Amino acid sequence: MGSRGQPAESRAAILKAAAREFAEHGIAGARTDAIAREACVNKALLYYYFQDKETLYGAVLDDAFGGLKSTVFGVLDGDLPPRQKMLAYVGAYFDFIASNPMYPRLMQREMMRAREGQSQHIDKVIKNYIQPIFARVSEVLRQGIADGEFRPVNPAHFVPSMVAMIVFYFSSAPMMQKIVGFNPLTPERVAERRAAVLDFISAGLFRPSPNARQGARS
Amino acid sequence: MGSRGQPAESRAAILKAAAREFAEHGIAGARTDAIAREACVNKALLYYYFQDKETLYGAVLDDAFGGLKSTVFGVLDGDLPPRQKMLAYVGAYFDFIASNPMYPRLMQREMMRAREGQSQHIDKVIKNYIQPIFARVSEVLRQGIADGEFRPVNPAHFVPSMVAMIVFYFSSAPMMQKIVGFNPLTPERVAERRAAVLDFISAGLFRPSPNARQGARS
DNA sequence: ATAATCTAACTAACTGGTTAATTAAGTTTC
DNA sequence: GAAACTTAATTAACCAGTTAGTTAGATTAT
Repeated sequence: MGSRGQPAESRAAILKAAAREFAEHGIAGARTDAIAREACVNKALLYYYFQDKETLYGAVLDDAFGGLKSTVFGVLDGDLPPRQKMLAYVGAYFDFIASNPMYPRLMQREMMRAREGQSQHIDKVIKNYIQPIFARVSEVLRQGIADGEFRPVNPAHFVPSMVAMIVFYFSSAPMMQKIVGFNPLTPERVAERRAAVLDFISAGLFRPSPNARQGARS
Repeated sequence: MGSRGQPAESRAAILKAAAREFAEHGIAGARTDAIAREACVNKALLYYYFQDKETLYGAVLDDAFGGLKSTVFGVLDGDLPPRQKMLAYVGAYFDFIASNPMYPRLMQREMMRAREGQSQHIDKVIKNYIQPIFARVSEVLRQGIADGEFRPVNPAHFVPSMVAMIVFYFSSAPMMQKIVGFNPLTPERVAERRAAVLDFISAGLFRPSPNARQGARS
């Protein structure tokens, strides 16, 4: 005992376990004992690295939304034309959400806490991560519309629709599994979903070329 | 003091207050004192009518999902042709969700609790409400596909997509308000959303008539 | 080189506040 | 008198956060 593991590893283990616990039970339902147990660490170590439960939750959110932001900005800052950029953005968003089963629930929960005074982190999350993404995507939409490539959609409706298609599928996956009887999270199903989402975005956003129109999946 | 209100009214007041509290904070974050206070009732009365917090939560779920089921079955049991029936179903679903700000959050939360052993109510909710709706909608889809009116969509993907478009918009409304700066829940915005959802469903589900194709909204 | 010291990393055990739930003894209205 | 409540006190559990340490290994002093 004593200073066995690297401190960075312990901190990371705590963050990972906390993400799991918060995603599964929400901040009120999360148990610090459970986090410590899953991180194979004493509970007091949580308070050694993080001030309190709220601070730990904030660190988890920074981790998750920070990852999302840098992922999609990798695409949004590229110089693709609007069509390709939107498809690449949706694909990157989808892949990020699909890459970690914690993220959709974590984000879904935080979005539901956006009421006044419900979350002390929501303003930070919006200002640092969500608002910049939204602004950048809206700009791409505006440019595509100006170029005549996109239909004149309203970003305030279109952007949350895209997020809904992606996030809801994963956050409701456990329930869907009970309803339809198979696992919606197998690689095949996820790939299917990805194609369906991209197809929908295309159909709903791109001005149809005079000759062709691709079929609907979903 | 005494037996002032009708018992049915007190019970209903408790259920309504509980729905609010559970929707806002989740079952773990909900406070029984807060429920009693908001229902203008003594806390002991909660336990007079309901065994415990879990039972009360179960009653709230029965109330909400039961209302949804009878609403949409009013449409699904009618004898409209597939196209009209699907549009009427989506419209009824949308209107029900839009009618009460508690429902989207309540349902969203319950869907996220569908993990093994997380909720003792989920199996009942799925069996009594969601599964029957899903089965009936899938049947309509199958019929429309057989008739050649619908594209050959996969219900296991298409149904959750419809739900996502409806529920996510409302459950993330508080956050959207902070991002876009206006209230997404004004009657005008809600009507806009309703039209956008119906348009998307149409575009994604109906086989395009050879001559016309309506424009995209949202 | 090696003993003494320091410090970051970590733990076991406890504490105190919160909260669900119970109970007992009433009050009011039909 | 019975159903529909209230008041208020209480219990038991739970759980976030604290305290008072222990340990391993690096640093310094000799």
